[in-house]
Amino acid sequence: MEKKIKEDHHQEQQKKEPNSTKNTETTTSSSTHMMNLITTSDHHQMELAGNNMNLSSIFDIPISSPFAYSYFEDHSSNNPNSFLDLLRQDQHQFASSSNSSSFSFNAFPLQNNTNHIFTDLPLSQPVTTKDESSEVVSTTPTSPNATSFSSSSNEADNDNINKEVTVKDQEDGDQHGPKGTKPQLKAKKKQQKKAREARFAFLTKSDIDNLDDGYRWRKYGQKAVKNSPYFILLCRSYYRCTTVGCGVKKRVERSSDDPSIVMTTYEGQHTHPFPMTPRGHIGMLTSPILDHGATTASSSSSFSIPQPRYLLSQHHQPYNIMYNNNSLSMINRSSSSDGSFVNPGSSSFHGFGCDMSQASTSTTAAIRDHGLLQDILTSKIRSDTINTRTNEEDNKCTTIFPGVLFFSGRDRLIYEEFLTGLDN
DNA sequence: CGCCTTTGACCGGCGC
DNA sequence: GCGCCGGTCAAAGGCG
Repeated sequence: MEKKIKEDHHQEQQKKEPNSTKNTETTTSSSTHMMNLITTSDHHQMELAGNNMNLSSIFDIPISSPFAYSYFEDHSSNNPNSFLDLLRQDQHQFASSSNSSSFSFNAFPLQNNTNHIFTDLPLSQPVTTKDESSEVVSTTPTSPNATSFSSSSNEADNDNINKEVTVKDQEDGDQHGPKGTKPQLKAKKKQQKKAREARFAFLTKSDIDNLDDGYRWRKYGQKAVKNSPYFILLCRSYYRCTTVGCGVKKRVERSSDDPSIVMTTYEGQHTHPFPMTPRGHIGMLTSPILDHGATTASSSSSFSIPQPRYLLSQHHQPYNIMYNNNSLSMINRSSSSDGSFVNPGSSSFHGFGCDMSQASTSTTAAIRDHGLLQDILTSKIRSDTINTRTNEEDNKCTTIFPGVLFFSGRDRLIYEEFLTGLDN
């Protein structure tokens, strides 16, 4: 079987040899153009954005750059103090919603196999692959003043779609009158297709394909992906959330250019709170938010990022990320003199494809999904990053944000090679 | 026994 | 119309 696939693959490659492979274009190359590269120093200096700092300055990248995949590089092998190591220490996670207009981080469980689990960075934007381009629901904000890092809601998106189709239907009706049933049918089908849930994807460097994001998934399919320029046979796995009535899907595949990179694509929004099942481990969560009295109140200007939650926090430090009209700010609540914390722009927290406010309100205090940066930043990072500026000369920037890549010097080279490979 | 993965078959969309 | 491909179905089997 495998042999046959390999043969097929080989034949396919021979067929397509003159041209660049199709699938590579649809997946990886798209990610190439959408990735943003941000370096993180080996010392994990995190640039702390001041209240008046805009996103461009925070990330040292043009915010207008579109990016679909986010990616956390592993440094565990030779960089014991890597950002992700620190993340693992605290076992923080972060997550977000796929179709809300808010951005959030959420705590969630980390797999036991910590040697190879790397943090995933949720996206602020759906993936734009060839067959999914129609599903992109928002444009990347060109400035922090733009629609923030959120993607448009599906509702809005669907509204637009519906309008579009309605207009089309009307046109068809004008042209064909009662005879225009076929085009209408087509339009209807197109509408159905377009109305698919927005997708969000991110990259993870891991040798584990199916990262445990706390939700329960059932694999319902697997396909061989024949898109590697190096004749590497890759498989794409399809998962569905096992919760009844929840139609969230997850697609996992490895990058054809760098098999160590896992591309995970989520589609849809969970219709249920974060699972309390053993797999979710959520009961282990502590509730610093409660302790500090911070809330998960909704806000008009918050981020929305879809996705998975990894890295469960065991001892949360109050730390928040906020997005105001003109600035992104990280606030260290613990630095507050009286320990209190005011979050003027606190976001509504949407867990990985699920409105976590449900979970946090409907469940006991023992379960608290903060949806905050604190959930993924360790105290070390936090302390390091407070009032720390990036050493631009060393090219060791240090920011954390959805859709952003983290690299230290060595890893950045690897990453750049990776991108070069994709471009070629 | 229930849940999960595996895997070949099937279907629909799309490009040629 | 045909073939390719992505996505899904569903039967079979494994595992705890």
